[in-house]
This record gives sequence, structure tokens and C-alpha cells, in this order.
Amino acid sequence: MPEGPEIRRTADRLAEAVAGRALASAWFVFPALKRHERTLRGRTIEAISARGKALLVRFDHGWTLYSHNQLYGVWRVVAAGERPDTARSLRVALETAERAILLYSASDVAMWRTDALTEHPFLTRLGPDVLDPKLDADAVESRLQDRRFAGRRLAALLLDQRFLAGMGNYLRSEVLFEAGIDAARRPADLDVGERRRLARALLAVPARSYRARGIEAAAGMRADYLTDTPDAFRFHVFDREGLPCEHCGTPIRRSESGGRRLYFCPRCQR
DNA sequence: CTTTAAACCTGCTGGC
DNA sequence: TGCCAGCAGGTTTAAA
Repeated sequence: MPEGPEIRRTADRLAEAVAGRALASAWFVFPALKRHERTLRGRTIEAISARGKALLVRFDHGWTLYSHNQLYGVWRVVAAGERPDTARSLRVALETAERAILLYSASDVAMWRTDALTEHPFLTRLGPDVLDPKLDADAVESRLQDRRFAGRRLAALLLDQRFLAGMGNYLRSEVLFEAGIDAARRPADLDVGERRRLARALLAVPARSYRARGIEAAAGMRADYLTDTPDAFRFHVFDREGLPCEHCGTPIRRSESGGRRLYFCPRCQR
């Protein structure tokens, strides 16, 4: 689901189940995609990957399926022929001989030719993926100094997928806390040390979340991320309003920015 | 240009 | 139990 680490984990899980396999059938609820059902039959799923919060399924005939889960989309892996009893609405079903991958609830789904000059319009606007292992702190630092981004408040910038794809709302709070920087600051106003700390946190926090299997290791949605499973990603500020900061003991505060929840330590973040 | 507010997609939770 | 409002980890659009 939602942020970059969770989407990438989903891609891993789907790839493990069906990548390299031939499709026995394909089904779409969307009228615009119906015509692909026939052409996909017998095609091989070459790869399943994530780019930011977009999930991509590449087929061997030069087409790629794009899906965006927004807040509610869910990909599931089931045995071939199985259709779990759920209130969610099924949107896509890709079935191999042994297993099927099912997309529920998402409405932002498209197919496009992978070798076409025009990429999916959403992808062309994305910045580098925060989870890309080739992305290093130097690159993030120089991006912070890019004049497209340097004058913007970090609160808004860290959610902007054109800056870094895959960032999201819980990561925003956690990255700023890790860097010790207030969300109202702008990249242009940071000193060298602060900029360095922010660049490192922008890479380290999402990577840590990904390694911990994101915030839904336990498999569901809300509530699950509050339970302290040993290998789960642990929040330091997000969803911790009123609890003491682990560094200084000051109560964590909650505010709103861009209509989204923002949590921070008023003392540690300057 | 940036920021803000509202709308939209859908599902879950809590209160009455 | 059932209904409804409110909220949600996202994004787009229009207005300020």
C-alpha cells in the first residue's frame, strides 16, 4: 500500500509469485482495458517492479501495466482460480497456472507500450526513487539545491513526488525528526551540515522502513502499524502526539500541513 | 512561483 | 445491529 517502501515490498511479493510465468488469463474491470484480456493470454510476466508509489507489471509483448494504489488499493497473491470472499471490489486479475495476482479497489490503472516514446504520464513527472540503491546523498543534496526545489518549504517538498518519488506522509515526519529539522524550513536556508543530515535521512529512513517490510509487516492496514512486532518499522514521532520525545523527553506535537498530519519534536527540530 | 483548500478515488472505525 | 460522519499512509485541480 501507501508509501514507497510498502509498494516496493508489494512488487517483491508479486514478482516472487508470478514473475517469469505465462498468463493463463487476464481480466480487467475497466472497459478501456478489456481489449488487453485476449492479447495477454499466453504472454509471460517479465518483471514486476515499483517506481515511487507506482507498481509496474511488464509483459513480454512490449506492454506494461501501471497501477497506483492511492490510499486503498490492495494487491493479493492467491492460488489459481481462487477468489477470496471480500467486500473489496476486484479490478484486475492476472492468472498463471499456479497462482493469480489480484488488484482490489484501485481505480488508477493503465496499460501502455513500454517501447513507446511516451511513458505513462504519471511516471514522466516522478523524481528519483528514494529507494533506488544508486541514489546517493550527494545526488539528494544537489537536488535540494536545485532551484526548482530550494525555495519551497520542506513540509510540502517532502511530499512532492517530482522531488523524490516514494516519499509519503509518515516518512515525511520521520525524516525531518531524524534530520532534526523543522518542516517550515526551506532547503535554501539550511546550512551545509543541516543539508547533509537531511539528505542522509531522506535515504536512510525509507531504506530502513523497506528493510523492516514497511509499516504493515503484520499484513493489514491501520492498527497493525501500532502493534510492536519485533521486525516492524518503529515510529519516533508519527502517531505519537503527547508521548515524550525519545531524545529530550519533550511531548511530541501534531500539526497539519497540506491537509496531512505532521508530527514533530518542538525541541529537537529546528 | 508557492501555498492552500477542496474534490475524488474507496475502505475502515467509532459514535449514536 | 445499522447507519453515518469522519478519517486515512494519495493525487489532482483550482483558487489565493
